[in-house]
Amino acid sequence: MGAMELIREARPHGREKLRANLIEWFHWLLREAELYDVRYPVKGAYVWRPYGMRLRRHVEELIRRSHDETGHQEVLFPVFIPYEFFGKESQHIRGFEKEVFWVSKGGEEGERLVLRPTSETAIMPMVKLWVHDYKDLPLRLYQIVSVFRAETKMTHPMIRLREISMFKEAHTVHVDREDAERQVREAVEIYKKIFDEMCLAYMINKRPDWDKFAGAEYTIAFDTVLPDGRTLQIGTVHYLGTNFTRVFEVTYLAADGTRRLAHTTSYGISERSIAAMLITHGDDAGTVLPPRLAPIQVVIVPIFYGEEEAASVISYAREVEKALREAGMRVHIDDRPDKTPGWKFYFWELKGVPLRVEVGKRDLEKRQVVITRRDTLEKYAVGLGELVDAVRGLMRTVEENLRRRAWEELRSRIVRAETVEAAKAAIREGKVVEVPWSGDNDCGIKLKDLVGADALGVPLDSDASVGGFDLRDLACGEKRAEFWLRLSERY
RNA sequence: GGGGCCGUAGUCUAGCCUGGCUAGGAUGCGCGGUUCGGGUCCGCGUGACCCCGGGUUCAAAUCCCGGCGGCCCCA
Repeated sequence: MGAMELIREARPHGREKLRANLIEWFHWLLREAELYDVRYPVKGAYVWRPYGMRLRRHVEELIRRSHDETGHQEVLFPVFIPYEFFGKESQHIRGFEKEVFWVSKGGEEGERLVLRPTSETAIMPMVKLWVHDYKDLPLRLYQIVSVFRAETKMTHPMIRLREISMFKEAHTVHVDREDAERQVREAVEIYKKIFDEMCLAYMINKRPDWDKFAGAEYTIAFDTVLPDGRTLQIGTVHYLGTNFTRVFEVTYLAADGTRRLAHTTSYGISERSIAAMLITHGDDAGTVLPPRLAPIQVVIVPIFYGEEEAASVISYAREVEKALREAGMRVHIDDRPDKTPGWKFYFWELKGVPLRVEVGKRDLEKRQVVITRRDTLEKYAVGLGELVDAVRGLMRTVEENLRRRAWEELRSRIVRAETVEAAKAAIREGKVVEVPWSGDNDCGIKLKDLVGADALGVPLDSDASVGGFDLRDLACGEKRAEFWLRLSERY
Protein backbone atom coordinates (compact mmCIF):
# COMPACT_ATOMS: atom_id res chain seq x y z
CA MET A 1 0.00 0.00 0.00
CA GLY A 2 2.76 2.40 0.88
CA ALA A 3 1.43 5.93 0.58
CA MET A 4 -1.43 5.62 3.05
CA GLU A 5 -1.23 8.15 5.84
CA LEU A 6 -3.31 7.87 8.99
CA ILE A 7 -4.83 11.30 9.54
CA ARG A 8 -7.32 10.50 12.31
CA GLU A 9 -7.05 7.95 15.08
CA ALA A 10 -9.75 5.35 15.78
CA ARG A 11 -12.75 6.72 17.63
CA PRO A 12 -15.54 4.21 17.13
CA HIS A 13 -19.16 4.89 18.03
CA GLY A 14 -20.36 3.63 21.40
CA ARG A 15 -22.73 0.73 22.01
CA GLU A 16 -24.61 2.04 25.06
CA LYS A 17 -28.00 2.43 23.38
CA LEU A 18 -27.60 -0.90 21.68
CA ARG A 19 -26.87 -2.72 24.91
CA ALA A 20 -29.54 -0.91 26.89
CA ASN A 21 -32.38 -2.38 24.85
CA LEU A 22 -31.30 -4.59 22.04
CA ILE A 23 -34.70 -5.20 20.48
CA GLU A 24 -35.61 -1.52 20.48
CA TRP A 25 -32.25 -0.71 18.92
CA PHE A 26 -32.79 -3.38 16.28
CA HIS A 27 -36.24 -2.03 15.37
CA TRP A 28 -34.72 1.44 15.14
CA LEU A 29 -31.98 0.14 12.83
CA LEU A 30 -34.40 -1.73 10.57
CA ARG A 31 -36.56 1.37 10.24
CA GLU A 32 -33.93 4.09 9.97
CA ALA A 33 -31.59 2.17 7.67
CA GLU A 34 -34.59 1.32 5.48
CA LEU A 35 -33.82 -2.38 5.60
CA TYR A 36 -37.08 -3.96 6.69
CA ASP A 37 -40.57 -2.74 7.62
CA VAL A 38 -42.18 -4.14 10.73
CA ARG A 39 -45.52 -2.42 10.15
CA TYR A 40 -47.09 -5.00 7.85
CA PRO A 41 -50.43 -5.80 9.52
CA VAL A 42 -49.95 -9.57 9.91
CA LYS A 43 -48.32 -10.88 13.07
CA GLY A 44 -44.90 -12.35 12.44
CA ALA A 45 -44.80 -11.33 8.75
CA TYR A 46 -42.69 -8.40 7.61
CA VAL A 47 -41.47 -6.59 4.51
CA TRP A 48 -37.97 -6.52 3.03
CA ARG A 49 -37.29 -3.05 1.67
CA PRO A 50 -35.02 -2.46 -1.34
CA TYR A 51 -31.81 -1.84 0.61
CA GLY A 52 -32.44 -4.82 2.89
CA MET A 53 -33.29 -6.97 -0.11
CA ARG A 54 -30.00 -6.12 -1.78
CA LEU A 55 -28.15 -7.19 1.35
CA ARG A 56 -30.23 -10.35 1.56
CA ARG A 57 -29.43 -11.21 -2.06
CA HIS A 58 -25.72 -11.05 -1.36
CA VAL A 59 -26.23 -13.42 1.56
CA GLU A 60 -28.34 -15.71 -0.62
CA GLU A 61 -25.59 -15.69 -3.25
CA LEU A 62 -23.09 -16.72 -0.59
CA ILE A 63 -25.40 -19.52 0.53
CA ARG A 64 -26.04 -20.70 -3.05
CA ARG A 65 -22.35 -20.62 -3.92
CA SER A 66 -21.46 -22.58 -0.78
CA HIS A 67 -23.99 -25.29 -1.61
CA ASP A 68 -23.39 -25.41 -5.36
CA GLU A 69 -19.65 -25.84 -4.78
CA THR A 70 -20.22 -28.84 -2.54
CA GLY A 71 -22.40 -30.99 -4.76
CA HIS A 72 -25.81 -29.63 -3.80
CA GLN A 73 -28.45 -29.02 -6.45
CA GLU A 74 -31.08 -26.33 -6.13
CA VAL A 75 -34.75 -27.35 -6.40
CA LEU A 76 -38.10 -25.72 -5.76
CA PHE A 77 -40.94 -27.57 -4.07
CA PRO A 78 -44.55 -26.45 -3.61
CA VAL A 79 -45.59 -24.63 -0.47
CA PHE A 80 -48.52 -27.07 -0.03
CA ILE A 81 -48.06 -30.42 1.65
CA PRO A 82 -50.92 -32.94 1.76
CA TYR A 83 -51.74 -33.69 5.37
CA GLU A 84 -51.45 -37.36 4.51
CA PHE A 85 -47.72 -36.86 3.93
CA PHE A 86 -47.19 -34.36 6.68
CA GLY A 87 -48.61 -36.76 9.26
CA LYS A 88 -46.63 -39.85 8.29
CA GLU A 89 -43.69 -39.50 10.68
CA SER A 90 -45.07 -39.58 14.19
CA GLN A 91 -42.41 -37.55 16.03
CA HIS A 92 -42.37 -34.98 13.24
CA ILE A 93 -46.08 -34.30 13.36
CA ARG A 94 -46.10 -34.30 17.14
CA GLY A 95 -43.46 -31.57 17.09
CA PHE A 96 -45.05 -29.40 14.44
CA GLU A 97 -48.80 -29.95 14.51
CA LYS A 98 -49.54 -27.17 16.99
CA GLU A 99 -47.84 -24.57 14.83
CA VAL A 100 -48.80 -25.68 11.36
CA PHE A 101 -51.02 -23.44 9.20
CA TRP A 102 -53.93 -25.29 7.64
CA VAL A 103 -55.40 -24.41 4.29
CA SER A 104 -59.10 -24.10 5.05
CA LYS A 105 -60.25 -24.14 1.44
CA GLY A 106 -58.84 -25.71 -1.72
CA GLY A 107 -57.39 -29.10 -2.42
CA GLU A 108 -59.32 -31.98 -3.93
CA GLU A 109 -62.26 -33.73 -2.33
CA GLY A 110 -61.28 -34.99 1.09
CA GLU A 111 -57.68 -33.81 0.78
CA ARG A 112 -56.38 -31.47 3.45
CA LEU A 113 -53.39 -29.25 2.80
CA VAL A 114 -50.91 -27.60 5.16
CA LEU A 115 -48.39 -24.84 4.48
CA ARG A 116 -44.89 -26.33 4.88
CA PRO A 117 -43.24 -25.58 8.21
CA THR A 118 -40.20 -27.42 6.72
CA SER A 119 -40.07 -29.68 3.69
CA GLU A 120 -38.97 -33.17 4.72
CA THR A 121 -42.44 -34.57 4.11
CA ALA A 122 -42.74 -32.83 0.74
CA ILE A 123 -39.38 -33.99 -0.50
CA MET A 124 -39.42 -37.61 0.67
CA PRO A 125 -42.21 -38.85 -1.63
CA MET A 126 -40.45 -37.30 -4.63
CA VAL A 127 -37.05 -38.63 -3.63
CA LYS A 128 -38.67 -42.06 -3.50
CA LEU A 129 -39.46 -41.67 -7.22
CA TRP A 130 -35.98 -40.42 -8.10
CA VAL A 131 -33.75 -42.81 -6.20
CA HIS A 132 -33.42 -46.29 -7.68
CA ASP A 133 -30.04 -47.72 -6.82
CA TYR A 134 -26.88 -46.88 -4.91
CA LYS A 135 -25.49 -44.99 -7.92
CA ASP A 136 -28.19 -42.34 -7.42
CA LEU A 137 -26.75 -41.64 -3.98
CA PRO A 138 -25.76 -39.48 -2.29
CA LEU A 139 -28.40 -37.01 -3.41
CA ARG A 140 -28.02 -33.46 -2.14
CA LEU A 141 -30.84 -30.98 -2.70
CA TYR A 142 -31.56 -27.53 -1.35
CA GLN A 143 -34.02 -24.71 -1.78
CA ILE A 144 -34.43 -21.16 -0.47
CA VAL A 145 -38.12 -20.61 0.24
CA SER A 146 -40.75 -19.36 2.66
CA VAL A 147 -41.88 -21.70 5.41
CA PHE A 148 -44.73 -21.08 7.81
CA ARG A 149 -44.95 -21.65 11.53
CA ALA A 150 -47.78 -20.37 13.72
CA GLU A 151 -45.45 -19.22 16.50
CA THR A 152 -47.27 -18.97 19.79
CA LYS A 153 -44.46 -17.11 21.56
CA MET A 154 -43.94 -13.46 20.85
CA THR A 155 -42.79 -12.88 17.29
CA HIS A 156 -39.74 -10.70 16.56
CA PRO A 157 -38.88 -9.03 13.26
CA MET A 158 -36.38 -11.13 11.28
CA ILE A 159 -35.82 -13.34 14.35
CA ARG A 160 -39.02 -15.16 15.31
CA LEU A 161 -41.32 -15.23 12.30
CA ARG A 162 -44.53 -16.83 11.23
CA GLU A 163 -43.38 -16.62 7.66
CA ILE A 164 -39.68 -17.40 7.48
CA SER A 165 -39.08 -15.98 4.04
CA MET A 166 -35.45 -16.95 3.52
CA PHE A 167 -35.36 -20.54 4.71
CA LYS A 168 -32.47 -22.34 3.05
CA GLU A 169 -33.19 -26.00 3.65
CA ALA A 170 -30.89 -28.73 2.40
CA HIS A 171 -32.06 -32.34 2.23
CA THR A 172 -29.65 -35.15 1.52
CA VAL A 173 -30.08 -38.89 0.96
CA HIS A 174 -27.38 -41.50 1.62
CA VAL A 175 -26.70 -45.21 1.43
CA ASP A 176 -26.03 -45.63 5.12
CA ARG A 177 -25.51 -43.98 8.48
CA GLU A 178 -21.82 -43.53 7.91
CA ASP A 179 -22.25 -41.54 4.72
CA ALA A 180 -25.11 -39.51 6.19
CA GLU A 181 -22.98 -38.61 9.21
CA ARG A 182 -20.10 -37.69 6.91
CA GLN A 183 -22.61 -35.30 5.29
CA VAL A 184 -23.55 -33.89 8.69
CA ARG A 185 -19.88 -33.06 9.29
CA GLU A 186 -19.62 -31.50 5.85
CA ALA A 187 -22.75 -29.42 6.46
CA VAL A 188 -21.14 -28.11 9.64
CA GLU A 189 -18.07 -27.11 7.61
CA ILE A 190 -20.23 -25.38 4.98
CA TYR A 191 -22.04 -23.40 7.66
CA LYS A 192 -18.77 -22.42 9.30
CA LYS A 193 -17.63 -21.00 5.98
CA ILE A 194 -20.88 -19.08 5.47
CA PHE A 195 -20.84 -17.59 8.98
CA ASP A 196 -17.13 -16.79 8.69
CA GLU A 197 -17.87 -14.72 5.61
CA MET A 198 -20.68 -12.99 7.51
CA CYS A 199 -18.10 -12.26 10.24
CA LEU A 200 -20.26 -14.03 12.79
CA ALA A 201 -18.89 -15.85 15.81
CA TYR A 202 -20.66 -19.02 16.81
CA MET A 203 -20.78 -21.97 19.15
CA ILE A 204 -21.49 -25.41 17.79
CA ASN A 205 -23.68 -27.37 20.18
CA LYS A 206 -25.25 -30.78 20.12
CA ARG A 207 -28.78 -30.10 21.26
CA PRO A 208 -30.03 -32.16 24.18
CA ASP A 209 -32.40 -34.93 23.27
CA TRP A 210 -35.49 -33.09 24.47
CA ASP A 211 -34.74 -30.19 22.16
CA LYS A 212 -33.76 -31.90 18.93
CA PHE A 213 -35.62 -31.40 15.64
CA ALA A 214 -38.91 -33.30 15.54
CA GLY A 215 -38.05 -36.49 13.67
CA ALA A 216 -34.26 -36.27 14.03
CA GLU A 217 -31.87 -38.73 15.62
CA TYR A 218 -29.82 -35.76 16.73
CA THR A 219 -29.49 -32.04 16.04
CA ILE A 220 -26.36 -29.91 15.87
CA ALA A 221 -26.96 -26.19 16.21
CA PHE A 222 -24.96 -23.03 15.59
CA ASP A 223 -25.61 -20.45 18.31
CA THR A 224 -24.28 -16.93 18.40
CA VAL A 225 -24.30 -14.54 21.39
CA LEU A 226 -25.91 -11.14 20.95
CA PRO A 227 -24.58 -8.04 22.76
CA ASP A 228 -27.12 -8.41 25.59
CA GLY A 229 -25.82 -11.90 26.39
CA ARG A 230 -28.76 -13.84 25.01
CA THR A 231 -28.01 -16.47 22.42
CA LEU A 232 -29.57 -16.84 19.00
CA GLN A 233 -29.73 -20.07 17.00
CA ILE A 234 -28.52 -19.27 13.49
CA GLY A 235 -28.30 -22.70 11.90
CA THR A 236 -29.14 -26.34 12.51
CA VAL A 237 -27.97 -29.66 11.07
CA HIS A 238 -30.00 -32.82 11.62
CA TYR A 239 -29.20 -36.49 11.18
CA LEU A 240 -32.59 -38.01 10.45
CA GLY A 241 -31.53 -41.66 10.29
CA THR A 242 -34.19 -43.74 8.57
CA ASN A 243 -37.09 -42.06 10.38
CA PHE A 244 -38.43 -40.44 7.23
CA THR A 245 -37.26 -42.98 4.65
CA ARG A 246 -38.99 -45.78 6.60
CA VAL A 247 -42.43 -44.18 6.50
CA PHE A 248 -42.01 -42.88 2.95
CA GLU A 249 -40.41 -46.16 1.80
CA VAL A 250 -37.34 -44.53 0.29
CA THR A 251 -35.23 -47.56 -0.58
CA TYR A 252 -32.48 -48.26 -3.06
CA LEU A 253 -30.90 -51.29 -4.65
CA ALA A 254 -27.48 -51.85 -3.08
CA ALA A 255 -24.44 -53.23 -4.94
CA ASP A 256 -25.00 -56.63 -3.36
CA GLY A 257 -28.50 -56.83 -4.80
CA THR A 258 -30.36 -56.20 -1.55
CA ARG A 259 -32.91 -53.40 -1.14
CA ARG A 260 -32.07 -51.02 1.71
CA LEU A 261 -33.53 -48.03 3.46
CA ALA A 262 -31.73 -44.76 2.71
CA HIS A 263 -30.50 -42.47 5.50
CA THR A 264 -31.22 -38.75 5.33
CA THR A 265 -30.07 -35.45 6.76
CA SER A 266 -31.45 -31.95 6.63
CA TYR A 267 -29.97 -28.61 7.56
CA GLY A 268 -31.21 -25.06 7.55
CA ILE A 269 -30.26 -21.41 7.73
CA SER A 270 -32.64 -18.45 7.62
CA GLU A 271 -32.79 -14.64 7.66
CA ARG A 272 -32.01 -14.91 11.36
CA SER A 273 -28.40 -15.07 10.29
CA ILE A 274 -28.84 -11.63 8.71
CA ALA A 275 -30.38 -10.30 11.92
CA ALA A 276 -27.41 -11.70 13.84
CA MET A 277 -25.03 -10.00 11.43
CA LEU A 278 -26.74 -6.60 11.65
CA ILE A 279 -26.78 -6.78 15.45
CA THR A 280 -23.31 -8.24 16.00
CA HIS A 281 -21.65 -5.48 14.01
CA GLY A 282 -24.00 -2.75 15.22
CA ASP A 283 -23.31 0.34 17.30
CA ASP A 284 -25.23 3.42 18.37
CA ALA A 285 -24.82 4.99 14.92
CA GLY A 286 -26.13 2.00 12.97
CA THR A 287 -24.57 -1.16 11.65
CA VAL A 288 -21.42 -2.21 9.81
CA LEU A 289 -21.78 -4.61 6.93
CA PRO A 290 -19.04 -7.10 6.08
CA PRO A 291 -17.48 -5.64 2.92
CA ARG A 292 -18.03 -8.71 0.75
CA LEU A 293 -21.78 -8.69 1.49
CA ALA A 294 -22.48 -4.94 1.59
CA PRO A 295 -24.81 -3.68 -1.16
CA ILE A 296 -22.61 -0.58 -1.31
CA GLN A 297 -18.96 -1.21 -0.45
CA VAL A 298 -17.67 2.31 -0.89
CA VAL A 299 -19.63 5.54 -0.75
CA ILE A 300 -18.05 8.64 -2.22
CA VAL A 301 -18.98 11.96 -0.61
CA PRO A 302 -17.91 15.02 -2.58
CA ILE A 303 -17.22 18.08 -0.47
CA PHE A 304 -17.44 21.52 -2.04
CA TYR A 305 -18.13 25.14 -1.18
CA GLY A 306 -20.39 26.95 -3.58
CA GLU A 307 -21.33 26.15 -7.15
CA GLU A 308 -18.04 27.12 -8.73
CA GLU A 309 -16.29 24.32 -6.79
CA ALA A 310 -19.07 21.79 -7.30
CA ALA A 311 -18.34 21.07 -10.94
CA SER A 312 -14.64 20.32 -10.50
CA VAL A 313 -15.05 18.37 -7.25
CA ILE A 314 -17.91 16.24 -8.59
CA SER A 315 -16.02 15.55 -11.76
CA TYR A 316 -13.04 14.46 -9.65
CA ALA A 317 -15.37 12.29 -7.56
CA ARG A 318 -16.61 10.63 -10.74
CA GLU A 319 -13.04 9.88 -11.73
CA VAL A 320 -12.56 8.18 -8.36
CA GLU A 321 -15.85 6.31 -8.76
CA LYS A 322 -14.87 5.07 -12.21
CA ALA A 323 -11.53 3.74 -10.97
CA LEU A 324 -13.19 1.80 -8.13
CA ARG A 325 -16.02 0.52 -10.31
CA GLU A 326 -13.56 -0.73 -12.89
CA ALA A 327 -11.75 -2.55 -10.10
CA GLY A 328 -15.02 -4.45 -9.49
CA MET A 329 -16.23 -2.63 -6.39
CA ARG A 330 -19.82 -1.68 -5.60
CA VAL A 331 -19.55 2.10 -5.40
CA HIS A 332 -22.12 4.80 -4.81
CA ILE A 333 -21.50 8.49 -5.25
CA ASP A 334 -23.70 10.68 -3.08
CA ASP A 335 -23.84 13.96 -4.98
CA ARG A 336 -27.17 15.14 -3.59
CA PRO A 337 -26.95 18.93 -3.62
CA ASP A 338 -29.42 19.44 -0.75
CA LYS A 339 -27.54 17.47 1.91
CA THR A 340 -24.39 18.56 3.68
CA PRO A 341 -21.33 16.29 3.90
CA GLY A 342 -21.79 15.77 7.65
CA TRP A 343 -25.37 14.70 7.15
CA LYS A 344 -24.25 12.20 4.49
CA PHE A 345 -21.58 10.79 6.82
CA TYR A 346 -24.20 9.90 9.43
CA PHE A 347 -26.59 8.59 6.78
CA TRP A 348 -24.16 6.09 5.30
CA GLU A 349 -22.76 5.07 8.68
CA LEU A 350 -26.30 4.18 9.70
CA LYS A 351 -26.62 1.98 6.63
CA GLY A 352 -23.36 0.19 7.36
CA VAL A 353 -21.33 1.06 4.26
CA PRO A 354 -17.87 -0.21 5.26
CA LEU A 355 -15.75 2.50 3.60
CA ARG A 356 -16.30 6.14 2.81
CA VAL A 357 -14.21 8.11 0.36
CA GLU A 358 -14.25 11.87 0.91
CA VAL A 359 -13.10 14.11 -1.93
CA GLY A 360 -12.86 17.88 -1.72
CA LYS A 361 -10.93 20.73 -3.28
CA ARG A 362 -7.86 20.05 -1.15
CA ASP A 363 -7.84 16.43 -2.30
CA LEU A 364 -8.32 17.39 -5.91
CA GLU A 365 -5.31 19.67 -5.73
CA LYS A 366 -3.16 16.97 -4.17
CA ARG A 367 -4.61 14.18 -6.38
CA GLN A 368 -5.55 12.25 -3.27
CA VAL A 369 -8.67 11.12 -1.35
CA VAL A 370 -9.56 10.65 2.31
CA ILE A 371 -10.83 7.18 3.23
CA THR A 372 -12.76 6.58 6.46
CA ARG A 373 -13.39 3.14 7.95
CA ARG A 374 -16.92 2.61 9.24
CA ASP A 375 -15.88 0.22 12.00
CA THR A 376 -13.26 2.43 13.72
CA LEU A 377 -13.77 5.84 12.00
CA GLU A 378 -10.04 5.97 11.32
CA LYS A 379 -9.19 8.30 8.44
CA TYR A 380 -6.44 7.87 5.87
CA ALA A 381 -5.10 10.14 3.15
CA VAL A 382 -4.36 8.11 0.03
CA GLY A 383 -2.87 9.17 -3.29
CA LEU A 384 -4.94 8.53 -6.38
CA GLY A 385 -2.34 6.09 -7.66
CA GLU A 386 -2.78 3.87 -4.61
CA LEU A 387 -6.57 4.24 -4.41
CA VAL A 388 -7.65 0.80 -5.60
CA ASP A 389 -5.02 -1.07 -3.59
CA ALA A 390 -5.81 0.97 -0.48
CA VAL A 391 -9.54 0.35 -0.74
CA ARG A 392 -9.00 -3.36 -1.35
CA GLY A 393 -6.67 -3.57 1.60
CA LEU A 394 -9.00 -1.63 3.89
CA MET A 395 -11.98 -3.78 2.95
CA ARG A 396 -9.98 -6.81 4.00
CA THR A 397 -8.91 -5.07 7.21
CA VAL A 398 -12.48 -4.08 8.11
CA GLU A 399 -13.68 -7.62 7.46
CA GLU A 400 -10.94 -9.10 9.63
CA ASN A 401 -11.63 -6.60 12.38
CA LEU A 402 -15.37 -7.39 12.40
CA ARG A 403 -14.65 -11.09 12.62
CA ARG A 404 -12.01 -10.67 15.31
CA ARG A 405 -14.26 -8.43 17.44
CA ALA A 406 -17.15 -10.87 17.14
CA TRP A 407 -15.03 -13.80 18.26
CA GLU A 408 -13.47 -11.88 21.15
CA GLU A 409 -16.92 -10.91 22.35
CA LEU A 410 -18.21 -14.48 22.07
CA ARG A 411 -15.22 -16.05 23.83
CA SER A 412 -15.46 -13.55 26.65
CA ARG A 413 -19.06 -14.61 27.22
CA ILE A 414 -18.47 -18.32 27.83
CA VAL A 415 -17.69 -19.29 31.42
CA ARG A 416 -17.78 -22.44 33.54
CA ALA A 417 -19.58 -22.92 36.83
CA GLU A 418 -19.48 -25.85 39.23
CA THR A 419 -22.41 -24.85 41.43
CA VAL A 420 -26.00 -23.88 40.65
CA GLU A 421 -25.49 -20.53 42.41
CA ALA A 422 -22.44 -19.68 40.34
CA ALA A 423 -24.30 -20.72 37.19
CA LYS A 424 -27.24 -18.46 38.09
CA ALA A 425 -24.90 -15.56 38.71
CA ALA A 426 -23.23 -16.11 35.35
CA ILE A 427 -26.59 -16.13 33.56
CA ARG A 428 -27.51 -12.88 35.32
CA GLU A 429 -24.31 -11.35 33.97
CA GLY A 430 -25.30 -12.30 30.44
CA LYS A 431 -22.92 -15.24 30.08
CA VAL A 432 -23.19 -18.61 28.47
CA VAL A 433 -22.39 -20.97 31.29
CA GLU A 434 -21.03 -24.52 31.09
CA VAL A 435 -22.04 -26.80 33.95
CA PRO A 436 -21.22 -30.42 34.78
CA TRP A 437 -23.87 -32.86 33.52
CA SER A 438 -24.24 -36.61 33.62
CA GLY A 439 -25.82 -36.77 30.17
CA ASP A 440 -29.11 -38.05 31.59
CA ASN A 441 -32.15 -36.39 30.01
CA ASP A 442 -34.22 -35.89 33.17
CA CYS A 443 -31.23 -34.51 35.06
CA GLY A 444 -30.59 -32.09 32.19
CA ILE A 445 -34.14 -30.76 32.27
CA LYS A 446 -33.93 -30.41 36.05
CA LEU A 447 -30.58 -28.70 35.73
CA LYS A 448 -31.70 -26.02 33.26
CA ASP A 449 -34.76 -25.34 35.44
CA LEU A 450 -32.62 -25.06 38.57
CA VAL A 451 -30.39 -22.50 36.89
CA GLY A 452 -33.33 -20.85 35.20
CA ALA A 453 -31.90 -20.87 31.68
CA ASP A 454 -32.20 -22.73 28.40
CA ALA A 455 -29.94 -25.63 27.49
CA LEU A 456 -27.95 -25.18 24.30
CA GLY A 457 -26.45 -28.64 24.61
CA VAL A 458 -23.00 -30.13 24.67
CA PRO A 459 -20.17 -28.21 22.97
CA LEU A 460 -18.82 -29.65 19.74
CA ASP A 461 -16.42 -26.76 19.21
CA SER A 462 -14.29 -27.57 22.25
CA ASP A 463 -13.67 -30.52 24.53
CA ALA A 464 -17.04 -31.38 26.01
CA SER A 465 -15.89 -34.09 28.38
CA VAL A 466 -15.46 -33.24 32.02
CA GLY A 467 -12.40 -35.46 31.78
CA GLY A 468 -10.08 -35.66 34.74
CA PHE A 469 -12.30 -33.62 37.07
CA ASP A 470 -14.29 -35.60 39.60
CA LEU A 471 -17.49 -33.60 39.31
CA ARG A 472 -21.09 -34.47 40.07
CA ASP A 473 -24.11 -33.67 37.92
CA LEU A 474 -25.46 -30.41 39.37
CA ALA A 475 -29.05 -31.65 39.37
CA CYS A 476 -28.44 -35.31 40.17
CA GLY A 477 -25.68 -35.34 42.77
CA GLU A 478 -25.53 -39.13 42.84
CA LYS A 479 -24.39 -39.16 39.20
CA ARG A 480 -20.90 -38.53 37.94
CA ALA A 481 -20.67 -35.66 35.47
CA GLU A 482 -19.59 -36.69 31.98
CA PHE A 483 -20.10 -33.53 29.92
CA TRP A 484 -20.24 -29.78 30.13
CA LEU A 485 -23.77 -28.62 29.35
CA ARG A 486 -24.06 -25.12 27.95
CA LEU A 487 -26.86 -22.97 29.33
CA SER A 488 -27.91 -19.46 28.33
CA GLU A 489 -30.82 -17.13 27.94
CA ARG A 490 -32.14 -17.65 24.45
CA TYR A 491 -34.03 -15.59 21.93
C1' G B 1 -49.48 -19.81 30.35
C1' G B 2 -49.74 -15.20 34.05
C1' G B 3 -49.02 -9.85 34.83
C1' G B 4 -47.78 -4.72 33.31
C1' C B 5 -47.23 -0.80 29.58
C1' C B 6 -48.28 1.17 24.71
C1' G B 7 -50.72 2.41 19.53
C1' U B 8 -51.45 10.37 17.91
C1' A B 9 -48.91 13.89 10.51
C1' G B 10 -44.14 10.14 6.14
C1' U B 11 -41.09 9.23 10.83
C1' C B 12 -40.23 9.94 16.30
C1' U B 13 -43.18 11.72 20.07
C1' A B 14 -46.22 15.33 24.12
C1' G B 15 -51.18 15.33 25.69
C1' C B 16 -54.65 10.44 28.36
C1' C B 17 -54.63 9.42 35.24
C1' U B 18 -58.13 14.50 36.39
C1' G B 19 -63.19 14.19 29.30
C1' G B 20 -64.22 20.50 27.09
C1' C B 21 -59.76 26.30 23.66
C1' U B 22 -57.59 25.77 16.87
C1' A B 23 -54.33 18.10 19.28
C1' G B 24 -48.37 20.71 20.90
C1' G B 25 -43.11 19.64 19.64
C1' A B 26 -39.13 17.45 16.77
C1' U B 27 -37.90 15.47 12.20
C1' G B 28 -39.29 15.14 7.07
C1' C B 29 -41.32 17.62 2.77
C1' G B 30 -41.91 22.68 -0.40
C1' C B 31 -40.06 27.83 -1.09
C1' G B 32 -36.36 31.82 0.15
C1' G B 33 -31.84 33.13 2.31
C1' U B 34 -27.46 31.46 5.07
C1' U B 35 -24.12 27.33 5.46
C1' C B 36 -21.11 23.00 3.49
C1' G B 37 -13.80 18.72 5.72
C1' G B 38 -18.93 15.36 11.18
C1' G B 39 -26.31 15.89 11.48
C1' U B 40 -25.68 24.58 9.59
C1' C B 41 -28.99 28.21 11.05
C1' C B 42 -33.28 31.50 10.32
C1' G B 43 -38.09 32.69 8.14
C1' C B 44 -42.59 31.20 5.67
C1' G B 45 -45.54 27.13 4.19
C1' U B 46 -47.24 21.79 4.17
C1' G B 47 -48.77 17.62 6.53
C1' A B 48 -53.13 13.66 11.83
C1' C B 49 -60.65 10.63 9.66
C1' C B 50 -55.68 10.53 17.43
C1' C B 51 -55.02 1.58 15.36
C1' C B 52 -60.14 -0.75 14.26
C1' G B 53 -65.31 -1.72 16.04
C1' G B 54 -68.87 -0.82 19.76
C1' G B 55 -70.45 1.71 24.41
C1' U B 56 -70.90 5.81 28.34
C1' U B 57 -71.57 11.27 27.95
C1' C B 58 -74.31 17.55 26.18
C1' A B 59 -69.09 16.50 24.84
C1' A B 60 -64.08 11.09 23.94
C1' A B 61 -57.22 11.03 21.57
C1' U B 62 -58.62 10.92 26.89
C1' C B 63 -63.36 6.71 30.45
C1' C B 64 -65.52 1.35 29.57
C1' C B 65 -65.91 -3.37 26.48
C1' G B 66 -64.11 -6.28 22.32
C1' G B 67 -60.54 -6.93 18.34
C1' C B 68 -55.78 -6.25 15.83
C1' G B 69 -50.65 -4.95 16.46
C1' G B 70 -46.22 -3.73 19.43
C1' C B 71 -42.88 -3.52 23.94
C1' C B 72 -41.44 -5.21 28.94
C1' C B 73 -41.44 -8.60 33.19
C1' C B 74 -42.51 -13.44 35.39
C1' A B 75 -43.40 -19.05 34.79
